[in-house]
Amino acid sequence: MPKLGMESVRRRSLVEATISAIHTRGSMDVTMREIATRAGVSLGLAHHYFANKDDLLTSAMRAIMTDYRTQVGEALAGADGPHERVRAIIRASLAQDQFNPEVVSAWLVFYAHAHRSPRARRILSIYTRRLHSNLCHELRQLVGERADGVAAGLAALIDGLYVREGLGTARMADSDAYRLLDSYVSLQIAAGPAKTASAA
Amino acid sequence: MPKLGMESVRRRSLVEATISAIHTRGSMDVTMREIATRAGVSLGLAHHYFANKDDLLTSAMRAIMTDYRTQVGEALAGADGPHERVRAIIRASLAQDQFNPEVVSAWLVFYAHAHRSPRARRILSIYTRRLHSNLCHELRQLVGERADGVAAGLAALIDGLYVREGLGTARMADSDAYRLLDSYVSLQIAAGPAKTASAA
DNA sequence: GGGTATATTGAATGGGTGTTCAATAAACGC
DNA sequence: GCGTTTATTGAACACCCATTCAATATACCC
Repeated sequence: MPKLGMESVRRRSLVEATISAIHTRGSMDVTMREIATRAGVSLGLAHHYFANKDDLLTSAMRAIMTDYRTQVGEALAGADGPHERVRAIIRASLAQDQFNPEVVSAWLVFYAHAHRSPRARRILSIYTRRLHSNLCHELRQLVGERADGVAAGLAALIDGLYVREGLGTARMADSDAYRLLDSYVSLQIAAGPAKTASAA
Repeated sequence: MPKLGMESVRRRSLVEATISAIHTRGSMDVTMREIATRAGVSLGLAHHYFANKDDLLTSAMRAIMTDYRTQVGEALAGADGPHERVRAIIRASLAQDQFNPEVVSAWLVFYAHAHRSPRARRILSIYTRRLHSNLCHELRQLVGERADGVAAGLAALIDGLYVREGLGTARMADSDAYRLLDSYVSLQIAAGPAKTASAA
């Protein structure tokens, strides 16, 4: 009983199912069959809409990154001044939708997947660059020429907190994570734009 | 032509082959056959010495962590005073043997593997706790009650740098990584032991 | 030197995987 | 109403994986 225009619905629900499957399994071993079942469609249909598993995986990757970007954009919209804008990026990174074991697991999967899939690697590096340039733009007004190093540190700090969140053990409350990141930025600002004793 | 006492030799070489296989493939998909071939033995023999794949994987995990612990121990031996001791831990974490894409890939594999294998999870959490308590012990003398938060931040920062190193894209020089971590600690020390505007 | 333990292999087993394909059924265009 | 397109399925295919097992050959023990 084919209703027309199912393609977009199916694609969306398959992508969601992929993320959800990675979520609850908490690992990279996601099978096409599991995804299809979870999306409520047959295995064949999943392959009808997505040529490869890689195709589906990268689509899910794009979806998560789009979510993140949207969230950053919204947070940025209501933020005035460079320091507040950096804080907005931090807050968006730690928002409930992003900073939970499930989504973080998905990120780790993509990181790992990027090793094999050139497409995934390209997508991921776009994200990395965008985050870095976002941070740099604001930080330059706060710490001058040290912006590059501070941005690298902040990005690494966020990634590290993500890993620890994904690991499940030794998790910390969102508020603690926020304080940690915020204090990092504040300290760097307080240290001034001088290059001595700086990062990178 | 069985020479006796091969067990220890084979075990060692299989563990090395495992790490090396993970290295060059840069991912979690390591097959028993690939490991066996790389170690120069038959697939059957690999299963003769290691009951499970999990067994072999966790052994490799233990090996890498032992390496790391040894390196930290050695660095710690020649360090005087809490600040120097923290620096020693940082240096050990960034030493060539540890901080390269291959070894980092292995770490990521183990992180992922820990999701499924309770044994792996236990081993990993032991490592996490030990690093944290090591750092805390030194940091308490430097930043007082903020030690916990600073240690968490430093550990996350190290993990984040590892992830980025493992990712391959956007890598940074060891010296830059060191400067980044060192400045983090220095800034936290300079900020004093007060709890206001601190981390955690 | 016969028996036992060790070292080692190659082949089989059973299961799970991604992917392909032919077949069916309903909606649409004309 | 008929052909084309879309939606959907279930079965089939070929492959690779971890694991098991029977078989062989060498060293050690007494």
